[in-house]
Amino acid sequence: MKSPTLNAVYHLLYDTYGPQHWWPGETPFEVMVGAILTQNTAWTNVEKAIANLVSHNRLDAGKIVATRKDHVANWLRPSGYFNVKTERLKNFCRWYLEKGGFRALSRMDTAQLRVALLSVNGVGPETADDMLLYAFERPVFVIDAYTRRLFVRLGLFNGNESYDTMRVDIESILGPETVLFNEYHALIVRHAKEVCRVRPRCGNCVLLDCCPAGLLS
DNA sequence: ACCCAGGGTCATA
DNA sequence: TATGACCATGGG
Repeated sequence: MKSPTLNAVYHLLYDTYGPQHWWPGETPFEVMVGAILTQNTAWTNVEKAIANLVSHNRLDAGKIVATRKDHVANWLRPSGYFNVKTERLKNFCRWYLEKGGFRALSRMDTAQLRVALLSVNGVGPETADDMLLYAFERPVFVIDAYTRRLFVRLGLFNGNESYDTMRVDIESILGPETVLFNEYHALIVRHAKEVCRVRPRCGNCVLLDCCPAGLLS
């Protein structure tokens, strides 16, 4: 690992932005639904879809499984890819019920649970890890597009590493700290949304490298 | 009008 | 294994 270290980056982000209070969602199930709906999608759009589910009293695995596809698709419409996401959400809910729900799943160890989540069509590595970290509170480091971009720009990775290579490397360096992983990922996302005040969208800012307020993209 | 957004699957070489 | 097509809405 080159400088700055993972810990230094974390503290810089935390000192700049403070605690982020993630994941946005009232229950573990809502967190998991959000993880699927936010695939390659802005969170503001996901909020609308979840609000639709709530307003129709359908934020429930059994109800989602029992509801006609075209109805679910209409509620998911604002989150984009609504036909794909309807299939994925129904797949996930069917699996979730088969496995006995959250309490039953919570009894699995992290490695088993990760494999089980990945067996659901529509749940890939990042979605599974969002669920593991933010719904099941397991010490799993989420690698999303922002994380990869930031760590590559910082020189910590080449950019050709696999998802799991990056995840395991970072996990072994930081140690199995759920609360730290939670805040770190949230801070990376928060930071990515900040606009560079010097040259917006320049794409070259890395932490304090370019922007006076410590904002980089 | 264009670009991007808290990815994943499937078909093809 | 490694690309590419595809999915689709909403905000800047």
